[in-house]
Amino acid sequence: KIKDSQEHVVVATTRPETMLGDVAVAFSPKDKRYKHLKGKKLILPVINRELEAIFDRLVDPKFGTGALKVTPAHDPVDFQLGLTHKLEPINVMNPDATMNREASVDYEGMDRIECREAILEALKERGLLVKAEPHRHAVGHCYRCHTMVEPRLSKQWFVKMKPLAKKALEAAKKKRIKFYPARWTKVYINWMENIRDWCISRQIWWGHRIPVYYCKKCQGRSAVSDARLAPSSANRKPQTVNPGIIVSKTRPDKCPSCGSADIEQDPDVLDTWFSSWLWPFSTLGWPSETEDLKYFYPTKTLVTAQEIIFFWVARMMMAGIEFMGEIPFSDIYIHGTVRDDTGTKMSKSLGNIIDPLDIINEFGADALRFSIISITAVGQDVFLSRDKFESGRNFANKIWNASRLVLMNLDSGKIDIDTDDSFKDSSLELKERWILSRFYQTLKNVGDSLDSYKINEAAKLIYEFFWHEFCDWYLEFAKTTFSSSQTQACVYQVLEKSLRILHPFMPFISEEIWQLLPHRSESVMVASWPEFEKKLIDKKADRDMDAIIAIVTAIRNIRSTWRIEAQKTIAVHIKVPSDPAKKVLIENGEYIKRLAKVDELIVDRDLVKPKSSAADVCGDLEVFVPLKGIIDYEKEKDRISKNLESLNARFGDLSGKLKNERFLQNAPADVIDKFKASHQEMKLQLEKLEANLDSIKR
RNA sequence: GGGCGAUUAGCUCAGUCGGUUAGAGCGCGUGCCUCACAUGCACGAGGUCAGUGGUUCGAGCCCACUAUCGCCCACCA
Repeated sequence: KIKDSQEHVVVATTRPETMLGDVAVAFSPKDKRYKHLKGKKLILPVINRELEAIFDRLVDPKFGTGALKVTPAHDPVDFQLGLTHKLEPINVMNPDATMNREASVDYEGMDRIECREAILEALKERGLLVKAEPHRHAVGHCYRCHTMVEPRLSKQWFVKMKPLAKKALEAAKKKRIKFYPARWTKVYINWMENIRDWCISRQIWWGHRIPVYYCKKCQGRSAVSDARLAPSSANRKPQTVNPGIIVSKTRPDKCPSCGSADIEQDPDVLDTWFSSWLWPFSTLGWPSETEDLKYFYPTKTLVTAQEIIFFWVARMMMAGIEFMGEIPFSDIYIHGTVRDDTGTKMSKSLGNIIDPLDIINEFGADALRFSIISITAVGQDVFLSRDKFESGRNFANKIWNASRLVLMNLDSGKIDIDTDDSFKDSSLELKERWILSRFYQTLKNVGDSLDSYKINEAAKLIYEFFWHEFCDWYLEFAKTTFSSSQTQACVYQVLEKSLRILHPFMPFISEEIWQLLPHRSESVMVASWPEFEKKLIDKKADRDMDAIIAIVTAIRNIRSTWRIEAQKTIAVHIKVPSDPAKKVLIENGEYIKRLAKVDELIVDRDLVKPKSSAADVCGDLEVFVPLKGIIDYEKEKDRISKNLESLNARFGDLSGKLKNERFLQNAPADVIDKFKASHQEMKLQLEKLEANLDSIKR
């Protein structure tokens, strides 16, 4: 009610009980409806308190009635308004959210929910309730017991953050710290730029007790129990000078101000992060200048979760700069959140976790580790379910069995374990040059991936190399020449080094197998990532082996298409464009024969397609498989036509591109060269395919 | 309210600096218990890269808008 008037102002609230703590009603300065209230007083119903009418830009004239009840002791916005307009807050609640004496004797002792109803009832009785309606809004809840939290004025300890944030902000802006993925940098910067003072006192039992002591004589009894415990003191103005407040590591004997020995420690404990932010150096013996501290501070990489960037990462950065004069780490790897297959975050309290111990029992520890790494892409959440662990288990099994094969055939008399380069001087066969080349390329790529924190990519590279190059091709080739010292040395080296790069991903199985291999006695696996050998990267070997793999695959394809029995051996004729190409195939003929089940292999430059044969084109080679009595000409025609068709379409695209003036002008030279080369290659392939088709028609 | 992510094969997801034909695992089809491995081997099928428009000689990738799903932050009377 407006004082000395019959007019009423209507306010809206979701918490009627806080009306008992109202000290003003606020309006927007732009709101014409309430202009006439400037300088007026209002009367709060039910307890008839006199209220100020204030005008402030914080009030949104379009929200509700445009009139905002102001309760500085029980609402953050209202608290701000209270400071601006110099209003005395009235705290009407006890720490347990029951109403206190300030709420008037009628309501004292009631729970706030009970009081809420009581106030509504009181307003209704007086005919002052305009309406009650359901309203959805967000309220804070306790993280442990989920009780609705009531904002309430109390006295707390704060850390002034602006000065601390300044340098931590600079570190990010000047890129002395880097986030992986980089987008989190923005989140960090945004928070630092809008930093707010940090409330570090907590009213819980467990924690570091705040090292502040109060002289009861100087501060009075309520100094210790303060606003949180004694409502009558809550409305005091904060003191700027505080005689009798002693901050000390140890309990003081007497008050330095008045000499009284009647001293009591603050009952609150520190926010858990207030000790955590010291973690990068307090764990190393700080504030003593220990050897550990000198050696390990600063470190390089922090691995953590996104929700902890503010709580922990930002604060460690500030503490590190403040107390050590230096950032604690330069790289911050933010991993995704682990979710179940419905997308819900996995947590112990929700009970939707997969217990790692169960997975270890069922699939193995290495399977667990490798599988998790494989599905963890930088910056992406991972969706976890039991079946994801199968691939890790299968890979471990593969490693074990491949190693068994090697160990069964390894003759330690034939290998030189003392040097890594027992084969470097001898001229190696293609398959050895190839697998070494592939190994060192993999080693390089795995290293690069790890350096950029792409651990899933690194895992995939190793998996691909070990399974599909080392096992599927090299070991199959090696079965032919296992007794040669060259193969022995190579198999040993590649397996031994593969185990070393596997070790961070699958520590147990790699260690176990490594111990079964012969070694110099002082060798230690864990500490030795293999050295990169650029000399052993052999692009020619890569290309030659690609051709052999393509030939074997083409023959297998033909076998499969024409349903040639798995056991049956066949003849194969290969037409080559040059003598060097012929030489490569002749030298490696045994391997083609073994892997494609071929008994007769003819390789020549001038070779006529045998009658009744299936044909395939592999680059500049032509593969013919005589299939007398088996081949179905119509079917073979379809097969070749289909290949021809897709090749033709691509050839057309490429031709168009190479005729396009603007492409030739704008594209980089190396791209144009590559396009031209493959255009030429395709042309030759097309000619061969067409010739094959013709020979069928005849 | 502010900030951000995702949308690619039946499923779960990779995809580097924009560059020829977009990859993997699982699943699927066919044939194999080949003397390391059936937790395996070989061959194969399967894609309008959410939609629309734009930039570019060239777009899964860059820009704008739209749709759907999701996350983080916040003092929504």
